[in-house]
Amino acid sequence: MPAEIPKQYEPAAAQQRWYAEWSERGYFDAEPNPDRPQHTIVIPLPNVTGALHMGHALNGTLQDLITRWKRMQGFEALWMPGTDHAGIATQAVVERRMLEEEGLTRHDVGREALVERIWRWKDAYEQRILSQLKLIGASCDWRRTRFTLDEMCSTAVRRTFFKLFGDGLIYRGKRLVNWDSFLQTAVANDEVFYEEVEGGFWTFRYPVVDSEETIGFSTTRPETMLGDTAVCVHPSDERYAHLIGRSVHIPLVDREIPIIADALLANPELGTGAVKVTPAHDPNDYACGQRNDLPMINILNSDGTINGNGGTYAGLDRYEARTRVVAAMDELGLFDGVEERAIDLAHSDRSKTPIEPYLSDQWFVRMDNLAQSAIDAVNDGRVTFFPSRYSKTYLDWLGEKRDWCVSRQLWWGHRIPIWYCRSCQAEDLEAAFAERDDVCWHEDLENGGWLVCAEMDLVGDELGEGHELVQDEDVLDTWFSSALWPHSTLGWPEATESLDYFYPGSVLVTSRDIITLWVARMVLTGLYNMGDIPFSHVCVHPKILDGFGQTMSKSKGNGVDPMDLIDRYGADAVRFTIASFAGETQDIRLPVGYECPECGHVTPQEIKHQQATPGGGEKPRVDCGGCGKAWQYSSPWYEPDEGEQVARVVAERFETGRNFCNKFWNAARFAMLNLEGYQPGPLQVAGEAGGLAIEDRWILSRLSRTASQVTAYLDRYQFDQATRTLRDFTWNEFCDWYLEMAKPRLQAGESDDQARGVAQRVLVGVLDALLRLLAPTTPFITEELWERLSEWAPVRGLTDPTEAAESVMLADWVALPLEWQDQPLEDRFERLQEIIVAVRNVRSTYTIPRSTQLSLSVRCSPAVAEDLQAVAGQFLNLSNTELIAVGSDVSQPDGAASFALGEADGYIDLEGVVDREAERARHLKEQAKLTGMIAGHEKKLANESFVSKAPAEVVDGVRETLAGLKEQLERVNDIMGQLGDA
RNA sequence: GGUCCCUUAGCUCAGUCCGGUUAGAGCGCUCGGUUCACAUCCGAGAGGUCACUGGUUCAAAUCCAGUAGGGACCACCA
Repeated sequence: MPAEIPKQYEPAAAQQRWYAEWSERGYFDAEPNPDRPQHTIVIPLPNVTGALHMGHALNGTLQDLITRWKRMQGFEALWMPGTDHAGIATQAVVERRMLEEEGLTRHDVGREALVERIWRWKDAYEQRILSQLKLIGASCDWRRTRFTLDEMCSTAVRRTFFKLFGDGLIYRGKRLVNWDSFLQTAVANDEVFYEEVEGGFWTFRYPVVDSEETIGFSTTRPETMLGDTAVCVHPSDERYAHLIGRSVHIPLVDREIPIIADALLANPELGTGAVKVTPAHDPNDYACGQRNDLPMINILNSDGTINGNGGTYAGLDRYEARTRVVAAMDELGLFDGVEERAIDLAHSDRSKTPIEPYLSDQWFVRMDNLAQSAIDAVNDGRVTFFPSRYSKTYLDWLGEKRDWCVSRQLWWGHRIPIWYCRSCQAEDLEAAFAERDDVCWHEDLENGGWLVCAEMDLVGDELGEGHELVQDEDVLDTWFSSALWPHSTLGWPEATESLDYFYPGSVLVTSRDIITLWVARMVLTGLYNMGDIPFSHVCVHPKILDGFGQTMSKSKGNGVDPMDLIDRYGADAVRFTIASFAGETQDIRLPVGYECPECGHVTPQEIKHQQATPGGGEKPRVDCGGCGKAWQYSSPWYEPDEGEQVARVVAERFETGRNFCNKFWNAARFAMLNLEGYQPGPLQVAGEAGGLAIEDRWILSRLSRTASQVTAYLDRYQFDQATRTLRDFTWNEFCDWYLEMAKPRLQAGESDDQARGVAQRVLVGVLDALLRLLAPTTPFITEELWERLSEWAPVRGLTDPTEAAESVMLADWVALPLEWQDQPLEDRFERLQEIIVAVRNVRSTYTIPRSTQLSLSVRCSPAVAEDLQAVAGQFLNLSNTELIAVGSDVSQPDGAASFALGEADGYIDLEGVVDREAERARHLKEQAKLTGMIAGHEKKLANESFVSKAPAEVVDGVRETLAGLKEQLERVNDIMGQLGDA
């Protein structure tokens, strides 16, 4: 006797048990298998800087869903896991901690020690984030877990850089970076914040060479005059037309610079219309300098003081220099005043000091051909975006073909495999490396000497006495290594079996913000290294926002922790809910609330909660809408007091998933409580001869349709539709109708063994299919039920019963005969449902308790009558109503409640109970509605141009509908007539 | 500044690509229910000028143009 099934599903126990079981049995592992097609997904590698957030949970759920589904479809499905070293973010986190906890900067500990610390950090966080992924059920092949800095990935990075260098696609160039002169480091754009500071808008003049004229210009940073290399006016500005091509003199540094025309830089409406150009210290000026081939003069040292190019100002702090420059110009009579002005100034998020645009040496990858190859891959359909509109983002960005700056001034990352040799000659290199195919070199045209690129580290004295090789200090952009992810993780450049089998991948699942940074670069490096695209589909899913439409983040205090949700609702519920979010829109709003630690009530979060700070006084609290108590809550601005119970952030929308799981659990439980004596056997679905009841054939028709639809939706990555379809079938059709209708047969006991056996076989078959359809979305509960069902019904199946697979993960995906989809049957069934609903409606209207049996007569056509008689028992079963008369000659009894449907009128004898006025009111309302609709349709048909221009089938459709409506109205009128006048 | 997206019931969203019966769901709300699967449940019900303006069309939530509000990405902010 199989174990008794508990009334409630216990997610925590099932999750723990099954995840361990699956891993041990190796179900997640994928191996090259020539007998099967392959399906490959590589994970959008999470950073090792933090914990799993909602974005990861969504992203991971979808990839797992697809992987599990493909596995069931017979694919050798690989989901490749791993993490990203996330250069800037990780180094910044570790540096910040070091500074806060020990007061140390990276210069204090040195490169090696800092990198060592970051590795330790990485080990801890990698573990954390991967184990969180496991908690949501991720079926990754963990044996293959990669990290962008591990040996395999590093080898790929080296080879790629070497190849690019050898192909002449790597070059050294100048670029303006955001320079933090306090920390003496470059900072990324997203580490820059803007803050208004009081500043000035100074106006000066430069004397025009060989002329009495001067030309006026304004600036917010007078000290940059030391680095000016041009003055620029708009080409159409008549005031200055005669000066274009002449020169001005910068008295401060005694230099002559040209007056140029550039429509993009100069704005005649602003200031004097002329502008000074400092290419080395301003992004726009830099661009202008590039366009006009201007020299670039760097005037700053890395600590923010003026360097030798600043002449007499050398050594001064830039702000001191600013004052002196203004004074000097004033003395020369070239200062025309200053206007005080608030300046929106870039600041470093780390040191909170102003950023200086700073010209520095960087490495670039030439993008023209690489970008074009990636553009072609999308244009010719080798790579397809779902939804398709995102291909525009991709194509537009690649179309700019901007060269990719791949160097970063950091210590955490892949060190650039370039060595400089200042002293050696071509012969020295030839002598040392001619035999090696992993070393190549170019002359360093800019600085003299040679640039040597090598796949393996070179040692300093490799060239022999007197020639030193010095490696570049910088590391590569994080995206350089993640761009290789789809092939580096499979072993490239080694020609591994896995690479051969699993590449190219199938689908990349990601959110839209990294389409350019990551997706585009994977495509182009894939094409460059592998000669093939990395994946054929890109599935772009929505972003999850809070209830106010803001992105969720820790720094806003609106982030929901997926681990909390799993705790509270179960992993399947979270997955199911998340999947139901994932449609084709851009954003999903997820209102959050604070969960009362005592009564569990969830109080909606308001903006004031997000923004509240203690302000020196008591910590803010949220009043529980349930028990009224006030609790502290987690906030980005402060820590709750020690020992306080804290209201955590949760999202009630996940109840949808939990309720669904509960419903499904109980449906399965019911089935299993009724499987005693189950015997497997094939079902003959088509025709009436198979011994199947109408509800059996109906549910099988619906099941077949549901399976087709779900498959079609998943094929298009429409997870929301697939989930909805499954929910509707399970709840509204299987539970609400089928199970209820099967009850009499299932509970018939010995008396009707044959009918009971058929019902059991259908029930088992549908449940089995449903478990399989739901398994990719809710793997734990389905596995738990699969095991239990196998105890009752080890051999099962709708057409050809066989031994059930030992795990639902190994079962085949559901594909049922399309012939089972029987539209006329479904229509007939729908008619029965309508009548039953109408009866329930009457019962509800008169508040007649369920225990009171009603009598129903139905006036209808002989065909409908036949159907009704076939299920007469169901009226008793579903609504405690006896069907006493049915047919075309049935007439309305006196004192009856009645209803009129499209093809049937129903009368329920309520002598003594019926309220004639209430009946009249109900029917009047119905009458008015019908009359209105009839009028609408008649108007349409009366419209000459509708009848002549609309397609014939549309016109016919309207005629048909109109006829039906008229018939129904007639019935309502009949009923009202018989009600008599009040 | 460029690009993309959103605005439908109190809330969160389907439906819009491909125009055509009476615009749907979940939650919430109202009424009624301890029927031996499930109160995380069952039954019934109320609730919508489909953001606004104009256009195309026999016909517009759906197509086009514009307006307003919101969001995202990219570029930029002498």
